[in-house]
Amino acid sequence: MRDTRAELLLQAETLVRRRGYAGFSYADLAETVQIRKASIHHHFPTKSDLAHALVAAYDARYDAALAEIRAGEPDAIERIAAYGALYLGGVEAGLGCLCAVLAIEGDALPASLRADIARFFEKHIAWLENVLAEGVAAGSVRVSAEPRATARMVVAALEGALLMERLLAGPEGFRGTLAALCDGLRPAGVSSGRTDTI
Amino acid sequence: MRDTRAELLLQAETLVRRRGYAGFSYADLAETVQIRKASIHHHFPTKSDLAHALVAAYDARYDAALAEIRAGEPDAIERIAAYGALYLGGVEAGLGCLCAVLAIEGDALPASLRADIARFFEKHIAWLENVLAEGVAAGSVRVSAEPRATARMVVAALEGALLMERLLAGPEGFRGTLAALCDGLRPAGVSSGRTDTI
DNA sequence: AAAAATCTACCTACTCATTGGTAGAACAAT
DNA sequence: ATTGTTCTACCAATGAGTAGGTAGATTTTT
Repeated sequence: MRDTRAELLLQAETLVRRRGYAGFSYADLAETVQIRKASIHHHFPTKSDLAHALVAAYDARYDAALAEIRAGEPDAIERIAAYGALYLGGVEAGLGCLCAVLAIEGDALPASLRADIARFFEKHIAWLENVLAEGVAAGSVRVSAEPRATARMVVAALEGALLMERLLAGPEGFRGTLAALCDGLRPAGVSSGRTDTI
Repeated sequence: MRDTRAELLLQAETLVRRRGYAGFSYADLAETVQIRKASIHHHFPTKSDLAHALVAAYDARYDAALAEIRAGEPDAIERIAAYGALYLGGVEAGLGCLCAVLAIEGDALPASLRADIARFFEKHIAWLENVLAEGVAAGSVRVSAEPRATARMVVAALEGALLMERLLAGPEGFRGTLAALCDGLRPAGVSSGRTDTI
C-alpha cells in the first residue's frame, strides 16, 4: 500500500523549494508522482490547500527539530549551531527554505498562507530569543543588542545564507557563514568549535 | 515623449519584486504600463531577455550606490550601516530584493540568468570583504572569523532580513536586525549609534 | 452472512482563462 | 523613405479546476 497523500506532499515540497510556488504546476507534480492531475485535486482541492498542507508539515518538522535540539544540547552556541545545521540540509540538497520561497512570492499568495508563514518565522525567532537569553544568563553568549533583535538577525542570516549559498559556494559557503555567525555571539577570546582552528 | 523601455523596466522590476518572476506576466506588465502585450515583445523579445535587463539595471544601481558609500563614508561600520540602509528601501516599499527573488526560483531560470545573479552577490561580498578588512586594519571593526566569511554573513543577514521583515515587523524589524548586525561587528565596549541606548 | 449503501481513490475527458510568443499592418519620427 | 514603435489579431501550449464515472474497500442494514 502506498500513501499517495504523503508522496504528494513530499514531491510538491521539493518542487516548490526548487522552482517556487508559481513555478510548479499540478501537471509537474502529477508526473513525478505518477498519478493523474485530477487525482491530486482529490487530495488537495486547490493549489493553496496544498500550500497550506505543505507549510503545516514543514512547520511541524521544524517544531520537532527545535524541541530535540533544546532537549539534547545544553550550550546556547551549540544550540544555534545545531539550528543552523538544519538549514544546511537544504543547501546540500539544493533546496531553498519552503517558507522563504513562499514569503518571496507573498503578494501573489492568499493572506491566510502569508499568516502561516509569518507564524513560522515568529516561532523560530521566539525560540532563538529564549536560547540567547539563557545563554546570556549562563555567560556563554555575548549579545550586544537585545536578544530579540539578535534572534531576528540569526534567522535572517541563516535564511539569507541558504538562499544565497545555494547559488554560490554551496555547503562550504553556508558553513562559513554559520561559523561567522556563531563566532560573533561567543564571549570575547573564545574561538570556534566547528572551524577546527586548533 | 515617453521612454517606454525605461517605464517597462521600472514596472517589471516592481512586479517581479512583489510577486516573483514566474508570478508576473507580460499581460500584467502591459496593463500597468498601458501598452499592448505585443509591444513589450518589441522591447524585450522574450521574458528572460527582460529578466537579464532587469538584473543589469539593478546591478548597475547597486554599483553606483556602493561606490558612493565608499567615497562618502570613511568608517567601516557606518559603511555597512549605509549598505544595510539600501535594503531598507525595499522593506519600506514592500519589495523584495530582485536577485533574491530570482535566486529562489533559480532552478526554473535560464543558466545565464543564474550566473548574473551569482555575480551580483559575489560583487557585494567582495565589496564588504574589503570594507571589513579596512575596518579591521583601522581598528574600528572586530571580525571573529575571516573577513570573507563575515562578508558573506552580512549579505546573507540583510537579504534574509529583507525577505522576512517584509512579512513580519517591517522597517522596524529590519532596523533592529541591522543594528544587531553592526553592533556585533563593533569592538567590545562601543555601543550602537542607531539604537539610542544612552 | 448477504445485500445494499456509502466512501475512497483514482480515472478520462473535458472547460476556459491565461501563458509567452508571432505576423503583419498602421502609425510616427527623422 | 526609412526606421522605430505600437497596434490588432492571432497561435499553440499550459494553467488550475470540474464533471462525471469506475473499481474496490468499508459500513450499514436486513
